[in-house]
Amino acid sequence: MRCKPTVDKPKQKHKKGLWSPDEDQKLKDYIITYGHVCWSSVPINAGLKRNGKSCRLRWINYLRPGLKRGAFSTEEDETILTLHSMISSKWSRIAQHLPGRTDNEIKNYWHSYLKKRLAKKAKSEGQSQNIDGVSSSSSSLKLTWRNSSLDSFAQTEGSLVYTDQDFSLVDFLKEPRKSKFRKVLFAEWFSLDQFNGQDFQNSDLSKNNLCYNSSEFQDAFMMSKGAYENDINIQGINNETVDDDMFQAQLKFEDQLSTNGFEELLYGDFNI
DNA sequence: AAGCCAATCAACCGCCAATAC
DNA sequence: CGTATTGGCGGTTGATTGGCT
Repeated sequence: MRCKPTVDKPKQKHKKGLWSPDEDQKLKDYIITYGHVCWSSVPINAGLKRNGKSCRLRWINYLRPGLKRGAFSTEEDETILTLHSMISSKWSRIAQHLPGRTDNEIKNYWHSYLKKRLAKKAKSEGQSQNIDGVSSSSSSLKLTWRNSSLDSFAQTEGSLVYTDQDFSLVDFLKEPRKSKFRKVLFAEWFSLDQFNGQDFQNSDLSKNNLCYNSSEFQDAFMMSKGAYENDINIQGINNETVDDDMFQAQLKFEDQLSTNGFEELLYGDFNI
């Protein structure tokens, strides 16, 4: 975990509080150019008076391309509610099934809106409970997969069969997934199409000799995809039905990229 | 217009697991 | 094997915003 010896690392007072546009720009520029092999070295090299954790958080929750901004859709609401009923407040796990949303965003949304909505619903169901005698706890586990996010959850989070009688999350909660998928630095922002095409390979972006050129991207993608498939195979799931949907969901961000300023970021920074 | 309150959201804090030394 | 360090996560805080009186 350690990036380099810290014996000579100067102890400096780290800045706290809101990030300025200038700090954002510095962090963005640095990570776009060099990536983030070691977060603790990012602020030093980027000329920021922040700690590595703060930089990481700012990048993940705000600056990272591919993030969705704005209101949650009904389908996203449904996904969060269902996943929360199954795995509770494992926000990072839930976020994996909502491309473009961060765990922090989902967590905030839960506390500010969904929790209250659920409480309201539980209250009204509590009244009807007296009539039909069904407990709210069991009814909350009667799951129906009504969208693709939940389909992928059912497929990728293990070979569990969610039924009223056979609902066990013990292994699931006990053993966090060791998938390498999330370690891929930039692959999650792009579909493979963008890196298969001549356009990218001929672009100034690739000529700039950045640390993530087309082939490296694909290598990283294929490696992590392989790792992911291994995970799935171990758990006895037919990966033919899993990988494509899962990876499409995780990687297809073109529609978001065009609306969140990433194009501007890319083209602006690299003068394409 | 001013004050109050609740909602929202960015960021921090503390803990833990993984890993390097 | 023990210790130090890092990255990641979930809980919490505090500043800001918007609505209401």
